[in-house]
Amino acid sequence: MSMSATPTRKEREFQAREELILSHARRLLLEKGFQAWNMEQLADAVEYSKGTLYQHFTSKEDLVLAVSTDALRMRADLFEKAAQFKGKTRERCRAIGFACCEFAYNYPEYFHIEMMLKSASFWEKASEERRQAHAFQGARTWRAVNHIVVQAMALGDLPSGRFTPEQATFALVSVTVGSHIMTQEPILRVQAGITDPMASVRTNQDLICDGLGWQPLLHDYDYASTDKNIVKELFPSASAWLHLE
Amino acid sequence: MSMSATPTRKEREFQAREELILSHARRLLLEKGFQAWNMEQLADAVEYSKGTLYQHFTSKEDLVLAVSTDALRMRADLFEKAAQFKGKTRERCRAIGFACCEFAYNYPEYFHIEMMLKSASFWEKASEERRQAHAFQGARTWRAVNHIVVQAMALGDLPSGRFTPEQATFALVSVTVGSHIMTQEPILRVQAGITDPMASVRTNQDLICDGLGWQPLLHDYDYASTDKNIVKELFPSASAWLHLE
DNA sequence: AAAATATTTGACCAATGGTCAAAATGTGGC
DNA sequence: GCCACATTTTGACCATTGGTCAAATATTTT
Repeated sequence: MSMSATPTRKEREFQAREELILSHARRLLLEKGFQAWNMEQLADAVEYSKGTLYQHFTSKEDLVLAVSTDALRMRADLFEKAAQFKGKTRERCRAIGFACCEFAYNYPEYFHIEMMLKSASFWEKASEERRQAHAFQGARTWRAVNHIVVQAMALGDLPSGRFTPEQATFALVSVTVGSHIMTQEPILRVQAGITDPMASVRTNQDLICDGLGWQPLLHDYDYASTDKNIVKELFPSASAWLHLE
Repeated sequence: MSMSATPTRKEREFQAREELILSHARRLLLEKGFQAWNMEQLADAVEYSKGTLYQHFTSKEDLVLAVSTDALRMRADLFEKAAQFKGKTRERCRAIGFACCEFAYNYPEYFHIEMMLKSASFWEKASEERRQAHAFQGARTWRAVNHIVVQAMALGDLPSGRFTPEQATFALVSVTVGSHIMTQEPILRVQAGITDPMASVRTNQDLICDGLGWQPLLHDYDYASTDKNIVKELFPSASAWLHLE
C-alpha cells in the first residue's frame, strides 16, 4: 500500500472512478438541483452499484459537497488568475468580476448549491475531510479579493479610513453573490428589466467600488478598453456570455 | 356554504387551524430548517393527524411556501410602513434598510428559506394558489423600494441618467439579500471580522446608495440623527438588534 | 490451482412524504 | 331521542429513497 507520491494502479483506478462519479453528479446537480435525482440513478449512470458510490462518499450530501468544492476550486483558480492582471487595483478587481461571471456561466446552478450548503443539516452529514476541503477553497477565493483590496488601500487607490479591508471585501462578496442569485430569478429579471445578467452583476460590483471611493471612479475613467484587455488576456472564451456594446 | 364576507363557524375553525399549523411549521422551520423535521412530528405538535394537514396543504413544500409567504407579507408591511418616513428620499430608503433588519431579526432563517424556494422542485410541488400569493407579496416589497427610487430620481436626489430606477432597485435588493445571507455565515463572519451583522448589511446598502450618487452622500450628511428618528418613530423595539454607538 | 484478500453488488432496512378506506363526528328530520 | 345522511378525521398503508452489509465476484498471493 503506497502512501507515497507514486500511486499504485488500484489507487489510480479509484481516483479515476471518483472523478467519473463526480462528473455525473455534477451533471445531475446542474440539470436537476438536489432533490430530483437519487443515488440509484447516479449508480446506473456511472455503471456501478449504489454500494460502490458509498465507498467514495459517506452520504449524498458528502457527494454534493465534493462537487461544490470542485467548482469552488475552479472559481478560486479563475480568481487568482484574474488577480494577476496588470493594471490599476480597481482594474484588477474588475478582472475578478469577470472571472466570477466566467465561472457563473460554466456553473449556472452553483450559487443555488452554495446556498443549500449553508443549510445546517448538510454539513453534519458530510465528512470532516470534505468540509475542510471546502473551507480551504472558500478561503482562497476570499483571499484573492481581499489581497487586492489591501493593496488598493496601501497604494491609496481606496480610502482606508472609513472601512477596513475586510469590510470592503465583504461588501464586494455580498453584492456579487446576491446579484448572481437574483439575476437567476426569472420573476425578478422581468421586474428589473434585466436582459444581460452578467452585466447587471458587474454593474452592481461597480456601484460598491464607487461607493467605497475606489479610484478611478466609474465616470472618471473609461473602463471599456480595460474590459477588452481583460477579456483578451484572461477570458478569450467569454464571448459566450459577454455582450459588450 | 357561505362564499360571502361572513364566514360560517366551520370556516372560522378551518382558518384557525390553518394558522395553528402555520405557526408550528414556522417554529420548526426557524429551528431546524427544512429537512430536520417531518409531517408526522408537525401533526403531533398541532395535535391533529397527518391526513388533516394535507387538507390544508398539498405537500410539505406547499406548507413551507405558505410560511414563507406569511413572512414575506410581514416584510412588505414593514417596508411600506418604513416608506412613509418623513424625510429626504435617501432617508426613506434608509428606513427601509432598518425595516429589513427588523424583519431579519424576527425571521433569522427566512433568507435561507427564500433561497430554498428558488430551487426548481419546490415550485412545482406547491399549489398554484400559493405560488401566486408569494409572487404578490414579493411584488409588494419590490414596489416599496422601487417607488422611493423613482421619486428620488424625479426629485433629482438620485441621478437618472446612468441607471434606470429598476437597475437601482435591483442593486439595492441584491446587496441586501446577499449581505443578509453572508452575515449569517459563521466562517465569513470571522473572516470579515463582523461583530454586528445588521450594521454590516446597512453599510453595504449605503455603499450602493453612494455608488448610485444618491444625495446626500454618506460623508456629506450626518445620518446618526436620522437613524435615531427612524428607530424612535418606526421601530421602537429595534434595540434588540441595534447597536448604535 | 487453491487459499487468502479485496472489491462489488443488490437485496434489504428504516425513514418519510403522501393516500384513502374506514371510523368518528356532526347535522337535520322526525 | 334516534336514525339516516354528510362531513371530517384518522392512522394503517404505499412508494420512494438514502444507506447498509452479507454474499458473490474478482484479484492477488502462495
